[in-house]
Amino acid sequence: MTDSQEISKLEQQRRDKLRKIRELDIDPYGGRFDDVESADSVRARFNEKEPEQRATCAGRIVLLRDIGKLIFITLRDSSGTIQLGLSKKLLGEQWKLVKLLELGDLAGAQGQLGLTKTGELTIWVEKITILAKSLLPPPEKFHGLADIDLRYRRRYVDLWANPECLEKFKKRIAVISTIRSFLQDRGFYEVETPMMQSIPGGAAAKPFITHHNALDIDLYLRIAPELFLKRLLTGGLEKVFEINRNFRNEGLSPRHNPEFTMMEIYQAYADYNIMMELTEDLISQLVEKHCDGSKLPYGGEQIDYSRPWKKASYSKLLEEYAGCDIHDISSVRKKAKLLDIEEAKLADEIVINEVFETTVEKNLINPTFVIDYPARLCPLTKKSKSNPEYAERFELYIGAMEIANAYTELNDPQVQYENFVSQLTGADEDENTFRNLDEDFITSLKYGMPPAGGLGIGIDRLIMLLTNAASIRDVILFPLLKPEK
RNA sequence: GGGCGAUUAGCUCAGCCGGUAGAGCAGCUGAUUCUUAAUCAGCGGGUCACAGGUUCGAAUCCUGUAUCGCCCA
Repeated sequence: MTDSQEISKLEQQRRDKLRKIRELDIDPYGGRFDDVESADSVRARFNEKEPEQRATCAGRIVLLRDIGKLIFITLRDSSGTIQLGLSKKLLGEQWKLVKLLELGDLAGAQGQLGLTKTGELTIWVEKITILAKSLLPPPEKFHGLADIDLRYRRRYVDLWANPECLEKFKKRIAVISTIRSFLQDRGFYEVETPMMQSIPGGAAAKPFITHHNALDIDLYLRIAPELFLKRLLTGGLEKVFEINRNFRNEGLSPRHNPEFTMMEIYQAYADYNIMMELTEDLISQLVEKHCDGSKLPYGGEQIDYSRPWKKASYSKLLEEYAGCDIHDISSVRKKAKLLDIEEAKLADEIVINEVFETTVEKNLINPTFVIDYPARLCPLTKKSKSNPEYAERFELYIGAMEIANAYTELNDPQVQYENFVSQLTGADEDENTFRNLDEDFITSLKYGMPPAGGLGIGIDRLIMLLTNAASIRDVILFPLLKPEK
């Protein structure tokens, strides 16, 4: 027999059961099912000493133990699991349906709560309802779904077949919710800005292109919300943030998904130091609230989130890990060659940054604010007043990943215009990134944008750290995959 | 793009030096009213990713292709 015939055999057996359920005059796909309580809530309120406690639960049948005239079912919902005890004696006519239930089916049950001899909380079911017949066999009950590709492709199975998968996403949901209330408590407005932009700006990255038919124009999926959020500063919203998707037309890796969730924050009258404090406050609060202790495992490492976090200058780190002086461009280019970076066509500052990324980043395990960025790398950032070679910018690294990026925002339209133009005329054309001059943004600056601090945090990567996930695909519900043939 | 590894039953995996395919789970039949990955007895289920090659003989060795993963760029 071929695979497809084998599949249809198991499916056929399930279809036969579906038919038998219909023959009992029962709808195998259920309908409205009232008064459902989550498994964990039932567990939490159950009191051994109190008689006459009842519960109604619904979920997927993940385990089934048939002892003859008594069947135990483990039902899983998003909160956890609860055991159903189904006895022939109690269920009478419904026993025919019970015998047709199998792993993977969705069921609802109502009955008395009690403990078994072994102390397991159990709903002794008086009324059983099938809510959906499962026609496909579930994954192996102990190992779950192990095929990594299948887990991503069939997240709808992964989520209940591998409980740690659901745990990661529940944590993601909770963390993002904490971030929102943290910012709302500080008076930030949450806003939404365009995902489709005619000029993709605010970052150096290749965009996705799409087309608007009625206007007959190409549009770009945004690579960053930055330029629109700053327009809102000009518009008078002093504190804004957005948590939403960015799209970058780049390769996939354990740390890169073409669409990813970015949070950007802008605060008028602030600067990058205030953003640094805010970042440390926010992430510390997330660790405190959602994790166990301030030292968290990540991969083979242990990351220490104890405050205060380290601050290190860009050039000193370059010296320490690459062994070259940022002012001696020939030594940096020499190092680049050693690292197999094709530096010849790249502008100095790009080469410096490539060397930095390959040598320094992997060493930044504990939270580290990298400061004193070369100003030429930062076209949207104010220069340092004390040393104009530097920009008022930091990047936060944790677990060898870039987690946050923040500036004292440039609000001088003249300087901004010049920075844009000099970028357009070349620097990193060979990096093949898209550049275009957003004149309307310059116009907005001309009206007067308040001085401000701006901050971006890569939410997916932050969640990776907090959930000890090795791949960004483990924290994105439906990561981009090659289409199945 | 380069290197390494994987692909065997619906799922999770064994299969050594080449001798013609195995287990557990799930499925089917039967037993079983306190199980916890229930247990016990029996049964069915395979084009060993695909295409070539070597060989008397290939899941196993060789080449290529595809898909997936990991590392590097």
